[in-house]
Amino acid sequence: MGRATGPADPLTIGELSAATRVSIETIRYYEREGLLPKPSRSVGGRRQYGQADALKLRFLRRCRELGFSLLDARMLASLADRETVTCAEVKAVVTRHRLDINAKLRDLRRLERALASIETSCPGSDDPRCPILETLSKS
Amino acid sequence: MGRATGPADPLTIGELSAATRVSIETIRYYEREGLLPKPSRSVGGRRQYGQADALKLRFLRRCRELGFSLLDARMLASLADRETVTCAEVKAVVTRHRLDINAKLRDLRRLERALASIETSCPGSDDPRCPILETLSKS
DNA sequence: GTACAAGCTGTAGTCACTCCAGGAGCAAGG
DNA sequence: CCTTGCTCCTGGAGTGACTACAGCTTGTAC
Repeated sequence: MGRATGPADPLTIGELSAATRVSIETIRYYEREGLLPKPSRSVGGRRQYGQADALKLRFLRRCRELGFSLLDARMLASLADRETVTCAEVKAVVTRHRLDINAKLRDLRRLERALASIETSCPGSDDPRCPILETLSKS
Repeated sequence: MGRATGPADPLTIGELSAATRVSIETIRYYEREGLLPKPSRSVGGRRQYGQADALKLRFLRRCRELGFSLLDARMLASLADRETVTCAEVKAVVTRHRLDINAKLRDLRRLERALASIETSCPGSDDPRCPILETLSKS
């Protein structure tokens, strides 16, 4: 028997924040956005969290650390919650994200080369005629 | 003697947009933000631009293409306008930006490796037990 | 005269938070 | 009981660099 789902030792939002390394503001933001379920409240109106919330929040944090958008994180979380998920669905999200990252990497590498090039063209002296500005003004 | 500064054949905002490949909305946005000077207006209230505006706008576009923030672009543009600019000032902006890009590159490469790793851990089959989700849920 | 294109202003939306202001609750010490 | 100081609450505004839209006016070609 015992209680149905209620957590034995509820966490305050500050404790949850410390336990998951997600800021209090972000936790409330995720709640507003529906990524975290609305927790129960204490008599004084404070949020009370359980271990399931901590797990889900850590899941979300890891998704964000891997650069997934909140939309993707939401999708991955809902896949993780479902019974009927398949590897293929999950992998598709990851693959698309990795391809996006690769595209960004290509762009940044191109940028870095261009910046290094104009940088070496400039002596960095007291001269008021700067080849960098001339490049940017050109055409 | 001739006119002082007025352009002989003013450009409409649409023509300026076509000539610089900067969208009309962005041109008006730059004006609001003070990156472009407020242009004179026709009798009917439409913006009238000259060649100097086109040059400045192209300058801004090139800065953006190189990934500079609008704040940096503003600084570079004001340096380009000044008489007393030195190469060293300009180069400092570029160097800092390139270092930022390098930091982002490192982060993205780390991300890419992590994503590739969890991706290969997943067979992408019909199996509902997905190693990717298990990684994301772990501790 | 009548379409239709182009331009105008002002506002809201994007993403994922972050940072207030202004108040209320809560625990410990005196 | 009272104060001090911490934590928490809500609601709203700000970030960067646009982009999109509504509702209107102006200009132009036929």
